Amino acid sequence: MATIKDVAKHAGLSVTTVSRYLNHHPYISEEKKEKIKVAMKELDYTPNSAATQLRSNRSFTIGVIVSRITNPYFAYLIDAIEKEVKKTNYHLLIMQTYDDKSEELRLLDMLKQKHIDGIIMASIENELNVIEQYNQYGPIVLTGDKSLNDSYLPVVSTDQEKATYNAIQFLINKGYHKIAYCTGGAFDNTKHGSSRNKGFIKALEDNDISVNMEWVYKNIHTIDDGFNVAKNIMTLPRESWPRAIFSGSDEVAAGMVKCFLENDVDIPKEIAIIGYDNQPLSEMLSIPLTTVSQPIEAIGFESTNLLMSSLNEEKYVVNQETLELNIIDRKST
Amino acid sequence: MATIKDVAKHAGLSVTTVSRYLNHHPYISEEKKEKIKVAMKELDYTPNSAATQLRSNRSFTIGVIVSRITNPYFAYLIDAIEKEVKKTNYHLLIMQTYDDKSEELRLLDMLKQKHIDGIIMASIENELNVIEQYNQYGPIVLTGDKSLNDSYLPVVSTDQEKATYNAIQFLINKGYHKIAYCTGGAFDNTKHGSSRNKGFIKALEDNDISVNMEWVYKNIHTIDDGFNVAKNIMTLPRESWPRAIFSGSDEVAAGMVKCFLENDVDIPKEIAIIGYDNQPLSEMLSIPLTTVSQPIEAIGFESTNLLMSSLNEEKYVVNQETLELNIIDRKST
DNA sequence: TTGAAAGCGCTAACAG
DNA sequence: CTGTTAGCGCTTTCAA
Repeated sequence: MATIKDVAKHAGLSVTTVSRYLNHHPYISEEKKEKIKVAMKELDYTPNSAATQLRSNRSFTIGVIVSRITNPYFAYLIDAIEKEVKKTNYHLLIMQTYDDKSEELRLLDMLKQKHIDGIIMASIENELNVIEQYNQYGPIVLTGDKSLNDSYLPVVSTDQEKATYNAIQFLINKGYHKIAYCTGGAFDNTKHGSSRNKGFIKALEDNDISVNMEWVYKNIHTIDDGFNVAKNIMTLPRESWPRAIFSGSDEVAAGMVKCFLENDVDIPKEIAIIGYDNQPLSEMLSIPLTTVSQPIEAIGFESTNLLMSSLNEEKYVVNQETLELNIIDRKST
Repeated sequence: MATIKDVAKHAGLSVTTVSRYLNHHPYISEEKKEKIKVAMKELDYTPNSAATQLRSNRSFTIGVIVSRITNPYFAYLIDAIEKEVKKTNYHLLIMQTYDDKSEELRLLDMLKQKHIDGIIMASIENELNVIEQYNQYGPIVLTGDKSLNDSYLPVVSTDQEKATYNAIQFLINKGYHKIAYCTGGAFDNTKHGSSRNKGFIKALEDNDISVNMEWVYKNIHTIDDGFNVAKNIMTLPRESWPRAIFSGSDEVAAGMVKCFLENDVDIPKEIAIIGYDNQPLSEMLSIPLTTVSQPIEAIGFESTNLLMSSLNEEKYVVNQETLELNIIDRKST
């Protein structure tokens, strides 16, 4: 492979001048520019990115951490981020944690190794103070619920508590008072992500309904999980069934729809279901899903621009108005 | 940031010894190993990846090129690849072309820049001879249809022609003789990916059925595209309707199912539909989809191992038996 | 407007 | 078993 030295020799110039050309410096005569261009072409020259990185101490790569790419929420978020990144001279490195804390740390280490210049965290496994440690190695943008605002790191946040509150209130307004609840996490306050739990509890309280722990399902993520929750509900005596189910994702909701329909349970007459994320599949189900839509495009846009500004040491103010969550009212409620 | 020099000084040793420790060389006394470990800890040392890359001429990163990550086929393929890559000391760089030829070249250029050591091409936009040019900069593994075997590059291939042939024959066996056909590409022989077209045509020929070009739809990719195809079919006089539709992806099929059901067309009584890919959504639809399943896990496994062997200059024989496509018979046919 | 030369942090002969 | 030293390809003073 040709190096900058070869190009310089071929053009009868110094490496400095060639380097200047590469970096669009001013003060090069048109004549030499032309010579360099020709030499590069003839030698089929491409700069070695490792050398550039080492010398300039920048990789022009940013990382995005997600838990898993097969989750459409993340796939579409990455897509939105990538579209923004493409407008710059940066590359995007996609990193999956598979919900694993130590894997997340391994990825944060890439910041320390100068492998990447900055990170967007679309999912978060470790405690905030652990992640904040890594800020010294490069800018980190957090993405998620409003509760992340506790951190001094820049955040693109949505109000999951309010959205969940609204979703539950929506069910109650429709006359459903016995409401089951599925969460991807635990049902306590220790974790970020408990915001949805708070919204759920608050909405019930405000309507003088007490939480029935028998109807609270934890660590529910997949279609299969949803299927099993539905199966579990059907083992309850009929009078102990909830009248509606809030599920933390459309996949979970889809699994429930499947199970209930297979057992001739009428949705929403016998049991109503509300999903989360407004994934493409949600409107394709036998019973199109009522669901909470997330502003994925906006999250991607804002987080990328926020990170880019940090990288360029500029100020950036997140446009909060674009980050609202809405209920999409379809047939399942 | 601490460098290897700092560590050496701190431990009272030479950089060589520290470098040896880093690279798990033999012949270091336990005593010094311990000293180095301590020094690294105290200085919070992490090797600079750019320097390692520059010196060793390896980035320990491989790239995978897909057209778009939001397509579940690719998302699951990436997932399968990543699971294999994780077992090695390589990173995975995911790259999207958005079906753009020049974007694909930009990504192949990263091989030239030594940004990545090798590439798995899960989607292919450019002509094979163009891609082969890049093989001089690092190993490239092709993924896709058997027709890729024309290339001298290593290939993990499935027999799309046979699978399509089987799918059409399956429809014919069920008594559907008037068959419409949706393809993501054009309906000619110039492109790779025409294999499915060949399978379609051959199956009809073998059953003495002639191709009706009125029922051939080109450049059909998305749910919306599928919806529009169905809408188009419904504008035909009833006697010119096809009795079944082969669609190039489950998303397209899903769009058609949606449109037909909204218009009270009975599936499969009035019109049958077969999808492709066996995506999670295919069994969740109102009418669970008959579809052709692709061996995604196996494709990911084989392509990663094939690339890794090239990288290590070892021989690897693809296990062809795991790469079969099957028809999943559900309710839409 | 141009060039010489000193490294960026690390690895790998080579020499002990 | 350990250390000296010469670069990998590029950018950036500094001097002309």
